[in-house]
Amino acid sequence: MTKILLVDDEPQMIRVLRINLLARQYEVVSAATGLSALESAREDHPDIVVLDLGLPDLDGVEVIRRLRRWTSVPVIVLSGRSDSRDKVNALDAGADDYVTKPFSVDELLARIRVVARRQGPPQAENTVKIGQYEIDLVSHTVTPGDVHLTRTEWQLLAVVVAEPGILLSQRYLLEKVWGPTYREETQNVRQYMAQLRRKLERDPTRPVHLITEPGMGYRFQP
Amino acid sequence: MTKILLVDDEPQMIRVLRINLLARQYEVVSAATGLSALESAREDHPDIVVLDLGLPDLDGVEVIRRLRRWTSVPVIVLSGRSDSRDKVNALDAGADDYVTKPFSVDELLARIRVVARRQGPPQAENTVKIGQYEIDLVSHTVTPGDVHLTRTEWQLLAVVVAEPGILLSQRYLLEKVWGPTYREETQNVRQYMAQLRRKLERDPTRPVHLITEPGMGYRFQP
DNA sequence: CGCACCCGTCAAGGACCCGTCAACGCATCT
DNA sequence: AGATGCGTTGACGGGTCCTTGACGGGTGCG
Repeated sequence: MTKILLVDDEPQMIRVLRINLLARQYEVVSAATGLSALESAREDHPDIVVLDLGLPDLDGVEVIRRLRRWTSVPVIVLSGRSDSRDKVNALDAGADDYVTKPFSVDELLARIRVVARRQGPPQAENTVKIGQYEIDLVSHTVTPGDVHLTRTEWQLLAVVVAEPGILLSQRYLLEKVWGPTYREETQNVRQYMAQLRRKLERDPTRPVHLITEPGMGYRFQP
Repeated sequence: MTKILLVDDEPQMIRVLRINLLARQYEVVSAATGLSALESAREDHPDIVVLDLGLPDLDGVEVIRRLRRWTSVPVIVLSGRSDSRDKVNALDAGADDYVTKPFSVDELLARIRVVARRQGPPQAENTVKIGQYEIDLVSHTVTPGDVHLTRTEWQLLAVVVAEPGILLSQRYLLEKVWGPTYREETQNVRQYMAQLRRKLERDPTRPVHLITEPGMGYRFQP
């Protein structure tokens, strides 16, 4: 779930945006001052920051600069000032987008979707999707949980999905999973690739994600 | 150097933007219609696309959709329409930013810097371009992926494109791909060169990139 | 004008690679 | 001790891809 940090000193603006975001399944935290915004960014680890530039304590651009010292979290700026110099200052300070008030909530939501889309689905680093299954490589769980993968199957799967789309030779897979001494035992790869397909592919005879490149190796297609 | 594709049907707009971008060390290509924009995106591989929505042939949003079928190149939309529904449509279709005309050139440049900054320094690619196809020799992938190359085809292609523009004798190719014992089997080269042409060249009977030098050998023309 | 040479194309045989099934050894648990 | 699950190894059938041969057209040269 994507977590959004709202920063604005007007409670009403926070309220409106919070309601709209919650309705769209975002998680929301908020701050009313620049300093509390920086603190919240450190502690809550938001995926996106929506920042009003008119804050009582710190200049909005200064907030962006301090954020950028340690994080690259996307920042969407809200501002009543439409002068191009203000926009350029904020964008060059590290903001990812600049929306002038008054603005349409739909537009802001669309721009939030843009940065969310760019980051990929949340926590995508650890999970991978094969057909109907969602596979978490760190907790070693498959949902729905009607399949069970053995240790070797997990290892092979982890190596394969680590580099999606690119070709992996059998020797590479053998070295990564079984160790350098097994470089010629290609049957192991065939055996376990077939098992992974039987367990994960919808039609194991016509694999869509675990693809064989004859004479070259295997490829994981997300 | 960051390459930018400008898409607008007004020559004057192209001119102004081109001058400003060139002055800031960007590389610039341009297109006046949606179809030519799509073609340029395929062939020139821009790092950023600046797209006016009011094109004579295709709807601008449709251009974004077609781009998104095969590339995630950042798209900054220019449009005279400021209605939030238009913005939402374009952004949800895959645009990364939406700037309404009239706009400040400084602002557009700042927004270009934002997406350029996000992409980081332009990455060195070990890919080669043949016609509409982009070929990655290390991951063994072709984009768009509607062609499939076999092992020998990959090997021959790798040897050929390794030395672009210079003449390669059949004996050289045979020794590199098939090994020193096959030095006289020139039919292999003919066979596979023809297959590569059939799969990669737009008109296999009139090859543009995989060129035959009668009596001497073959030459790869980028 | 005719021939020789080279290249592109098609077809067919065969080799190779991959997927599958089965058996065996080994460890763990009951 | 028996049972179960997993890893490993061998053998076999089928399909893909490589190889090889033959043929026709184009070009250059005599």
